[in-house]
Amino acid sequence: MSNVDVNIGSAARASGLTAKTIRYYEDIGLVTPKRNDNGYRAYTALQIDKLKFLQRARALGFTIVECRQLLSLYEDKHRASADVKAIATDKIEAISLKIKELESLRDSLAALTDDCCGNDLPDCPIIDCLAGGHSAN
Amino acid sequence: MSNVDVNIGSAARASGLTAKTIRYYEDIGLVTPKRNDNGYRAYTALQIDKLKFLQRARALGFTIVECRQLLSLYEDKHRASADVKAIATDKIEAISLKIKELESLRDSLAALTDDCCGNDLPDCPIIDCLAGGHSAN
DNA sequence: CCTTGACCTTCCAGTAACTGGAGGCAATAT
DNA sequence: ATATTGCCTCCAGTTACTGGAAGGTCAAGG
Repeated sequence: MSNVDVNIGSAARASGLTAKTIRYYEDIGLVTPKRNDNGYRAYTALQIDKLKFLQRARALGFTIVECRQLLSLYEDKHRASADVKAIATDKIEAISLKIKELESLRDSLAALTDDCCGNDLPDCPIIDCLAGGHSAN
Repeated sequence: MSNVDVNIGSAARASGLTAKTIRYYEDIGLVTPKRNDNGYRAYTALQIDKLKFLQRARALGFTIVECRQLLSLYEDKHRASADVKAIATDKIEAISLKIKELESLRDSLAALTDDCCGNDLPDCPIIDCLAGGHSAN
């Protein structure tokens, strides 16, 4: 039964997470392994799957809170796919909003750098803009 | 001379920052006002300008470290505009990279939600994908 | 048997940039 | 005189880890 359990190092290699991160996930109650007599963590195959699941979800930009929701849906045989889809759709909207903000930021900065000749003279429209249009000193 | 100095509340209103944030900026050595006899912070007009400068630079997505650099360039009469432009250009590249990452994330999620019919059945391609292609339970 | 090196443990601190709140003076308005 | 702001400091929390110190454990080689 438990002869397939693995140490945290193997769990890390199998999941693509670091041992540090896996311990952190235990701290916050995401995946809690049992312990061997020597105190070492022992991860079951199912727990490794959960760690992989978390690795993928985090890589997709889900927060820990969202991962917790997704993980409980993952474990729920009676989940409705609509519940999962709702989380993902919300995430897509949040990401799109963030992209728009960053694009706006980038455009503002690009407009400034376009105006700045970037030579060794102190006159700089970027600084002038940040200073609100009036001289720095 | 000092009759134009203002309290932190006025400084906050003038700069668009909160009093909390202004105190924080003092903690990290960005803008250090002198104190009145009662211990209240007293900001000069020049310091208000610096706070406004910081507000604008932060709104443009510069980090505190970058703001520190920009502020020292702001105060340097002999700065080369090329130095300022270099910081801004680096920032544009970093923002563009972040945008690309987010777009890639969003596309991955969108592909998943497109495949998910979002009904009250437990079959969910999003979960399946996060689980690495094999069933959850 | 002993040592070496890899692996594991816990705990503490730090990251970025604030934000919220408690407890307590100071200034102002009624 | 009192009530209401406004200001002060200090502590803790946020996100999701990461680094490091100090020390126990395990397997292999000499």
